[in-house]
Amino acid sequence: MPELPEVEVVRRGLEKWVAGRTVAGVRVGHPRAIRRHQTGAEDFAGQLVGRRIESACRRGKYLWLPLAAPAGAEDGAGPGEALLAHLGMSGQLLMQSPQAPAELHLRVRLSFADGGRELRFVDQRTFGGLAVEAIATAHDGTEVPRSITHIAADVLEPRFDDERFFHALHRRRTGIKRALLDQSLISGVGNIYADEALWRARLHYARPTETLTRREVSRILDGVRAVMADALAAGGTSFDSLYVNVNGESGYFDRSLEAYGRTDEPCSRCGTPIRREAFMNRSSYYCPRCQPRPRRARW
DNA sequence: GGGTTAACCTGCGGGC
DNA sequence: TGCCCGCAGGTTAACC
Repeated sequence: MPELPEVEVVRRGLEKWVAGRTVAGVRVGHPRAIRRHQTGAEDFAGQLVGRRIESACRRGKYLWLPLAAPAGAEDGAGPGEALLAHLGMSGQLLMQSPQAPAELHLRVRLSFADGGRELRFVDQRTFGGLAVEAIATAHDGTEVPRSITHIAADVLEPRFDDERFFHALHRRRTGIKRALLDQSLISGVGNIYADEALWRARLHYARPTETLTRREVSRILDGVRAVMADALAAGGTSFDSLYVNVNGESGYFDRSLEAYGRTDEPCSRCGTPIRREAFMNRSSYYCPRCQPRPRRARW
């Protein structure tokens, strides 16, 4: 499932393959894929055709491609617009030859004026999507697409403030895993890397956030940063063909997971079987010895 | 207003 | 063989 490292792999691919190119055509194959673009498919295409993509940006699990001002408009007149993308759980952004046969779950395709590889949004479960949005200023002063101004900085951003995160956790009345999955507190962390970071920090997922010490929060952030850096170096995590980079290739970090998906396998630190528990309509994996359940637990 | 839950969606695997 | 059910999970609307 695409979390920050997987999305960053895709961003790097897009930066290489689409920056500087001008959109020539847009085909929307499934309206749900652009449901966040509230003015519909025709307007979506109209706002993209003829626009040059400037670069590829990311915050947490969101990607966006800033667009140069339309031909005839005065450059730098406003904050501009961007093509925003979220991969959801099964979304892929692929660079494909225009002649390549359509993928089974092809939802949107963008062709370019140079006639080279086109950009395809493929999404089996249609939880992801694309939209053209105005750029706005987030609470921390960062320029991002309008609908994601509530998304917090991710741990790979220099502006992520560890001390502010510690205080935010102390204001909350919830469990640490819920907090790690809350994209308005810390972005980019999903179910897999939350479990991996907590395993590295030796903390149980139901630990009440207001009881965490500075040292423990520091261990969690170290865990998040380390697991994401390792996953990025491995090209991301994939369990099947659902997550791939822009060339359709899978990462191999799933071989390095210590907790996630390893029910009944021995913990690599202490040998205790990893446990799986239902949590928020999904699963949590942890070592019951290294990550003992707190006396007071918050789910 | 903060915390929590359910719904959205498709494919796959296990059980019967 | 084929049907049904549970599971995978990021985000958000709706609820408490």
